[in-house]
Amino acid sequence: MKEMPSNFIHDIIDAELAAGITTKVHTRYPPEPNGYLHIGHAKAIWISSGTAKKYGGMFNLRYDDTNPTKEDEEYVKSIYEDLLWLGANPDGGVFYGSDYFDKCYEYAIKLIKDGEAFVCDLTFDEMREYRGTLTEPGKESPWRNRSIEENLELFEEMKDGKYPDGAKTLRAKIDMSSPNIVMRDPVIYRILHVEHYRQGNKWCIYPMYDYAHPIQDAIEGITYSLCSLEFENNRPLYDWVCDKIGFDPRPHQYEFAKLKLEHTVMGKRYLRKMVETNFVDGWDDPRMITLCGLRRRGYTPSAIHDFLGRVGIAKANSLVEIELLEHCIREELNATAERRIAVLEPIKVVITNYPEDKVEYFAVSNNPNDPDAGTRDLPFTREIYIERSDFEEIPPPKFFRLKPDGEVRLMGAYIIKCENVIKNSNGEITEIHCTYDPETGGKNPPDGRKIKGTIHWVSAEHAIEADVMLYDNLFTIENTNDIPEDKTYDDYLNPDSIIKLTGCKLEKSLENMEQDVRYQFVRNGYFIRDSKYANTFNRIVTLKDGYAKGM
RNA sequence: UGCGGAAUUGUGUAAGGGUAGCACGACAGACUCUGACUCUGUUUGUCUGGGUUCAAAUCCUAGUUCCGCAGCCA
Repeated sequence: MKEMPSNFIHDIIDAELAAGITTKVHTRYPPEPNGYLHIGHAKAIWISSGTAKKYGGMFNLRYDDTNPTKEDEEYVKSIYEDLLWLGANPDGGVFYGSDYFDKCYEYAIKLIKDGEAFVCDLTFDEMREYRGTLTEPGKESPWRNRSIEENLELFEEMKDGKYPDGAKTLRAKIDMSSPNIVMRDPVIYRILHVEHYRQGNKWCIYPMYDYAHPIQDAIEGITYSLCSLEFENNRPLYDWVCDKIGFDPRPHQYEFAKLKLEHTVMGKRYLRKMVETNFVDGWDDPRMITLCGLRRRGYTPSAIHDFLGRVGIAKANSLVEIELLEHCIREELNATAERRIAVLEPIKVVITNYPEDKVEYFAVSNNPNDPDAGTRDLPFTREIYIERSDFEEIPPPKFFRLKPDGEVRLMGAYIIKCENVIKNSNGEITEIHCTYDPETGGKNPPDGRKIKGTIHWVSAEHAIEADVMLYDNLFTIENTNDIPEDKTYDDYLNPDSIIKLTGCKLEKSLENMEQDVRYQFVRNGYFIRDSKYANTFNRIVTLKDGYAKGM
């Protein structure tokens, strides 16, 4: 992974290092295992892991699994895989927030003993009422001044399962009139008689994020706890917990703006809904912005990192254009991916002056940008297929491809000239008859004439036929990041996001193409083999120019 | 009229008193065995009003707009 560019967080770290406030950089990525990672998460991972790497520090993965109602082992596994795929090796270790439940409980007792926390009997609705509003202060809970002994006893009873869900909470005793609502005696423990996917039924009380998170960070020796902007209001509580428990040294939280991408659905609930309703093929459907979806589509970790580096890190909310992401993968694949030919909408061309039983082989570069990629031999025969859109009977101005009486280069092979157009009774073109110039096989014409157009082709005899699925757009959503309340995702789906093409003609070498190998086809798109759809391909990048349609 | 953040070209991001830079996109041209790629060029920007200063995106001041916060979610 390339070292990440400097940003405002690094400015802070540099200053603290210089001032001796910090001596090491230890970061963490704390996902809740309740969904698959998407490109937005990749940014957070990259910021934390990249920052640690840049300063020679460590990076932890910690599953933030303090709410047993939402979490699942499936997600734990996928998160780990995606993290490794990204190259964000958790060299500081892999941890589970739930493994600190004993510690959290112990510290809660300390807080109670110090008079910093109390057991509250307010119901959910009462608590909301007592909390006040954005503009009015809250009221103190009537249970706020219980004795330490009573609080201790009640809290233990909560732990022992004497109370039903919601009957009591443990709250931090801070300030009900704080202008920051987060500080109005926040709940730090709730009762949840729910089995935890790792802890089983050991607990029926679970710590809240705001309370557990600083503890987890402190225990792991995290120095820079980097998170997204929406936690800015929670930072005072983070600091309060660290102060009251007395961690020294203690972690500090810094916030950055999340990644938002045009036309994409990032919300976990929408992604999950699309999976659960079988609207998509799974979390790794190539149209999904999930990391596994991007991976299946042909995105590479390096392209994603390149993208994140270009987007940068700041505190201003922003919406990044999708073109930038596409540029990054296009740039990489253009340099690295091997080309193969596929004719998506074939039309037959008969080379009338070419012998019927003759086969010639032309060596074609696997990657014009990389001589080391070598060549492969393409068979050339009397009958070939070209892209229907590479022929125009009535060509527009500056049309450089095949047209009546016109010449065009067959890539790697001969220059051919269109002599005749064969139509059926409906007036549809069924065949194009051409002649070839024998002097031009793989080389320029001896008379020096310039042929401007070059098109791709496959031998009819040697081609394999396949149906091709194009995921034209990664992004199934119109120009919005969040779906309004009264809409569902289907209201926003782009109907063109999947294009099914039947009867495409592919070059033979694609027949036994290995899984997970990327190919870039020669025309205007990059295609990958999709391991789930046998014999189909995904177009992962398309150019703006609607003119060039083949590959 | 609470609190916390933010505002630089179409988009994203730099510059922290001294020529507003870079990237993507768009447009124009060159090149080309694909019109792709590559190369060259072009346009557009400091939220607003005041102030300090030889000099302000940067400092001061007053506004404006946008985002987040009222889960026993994270």
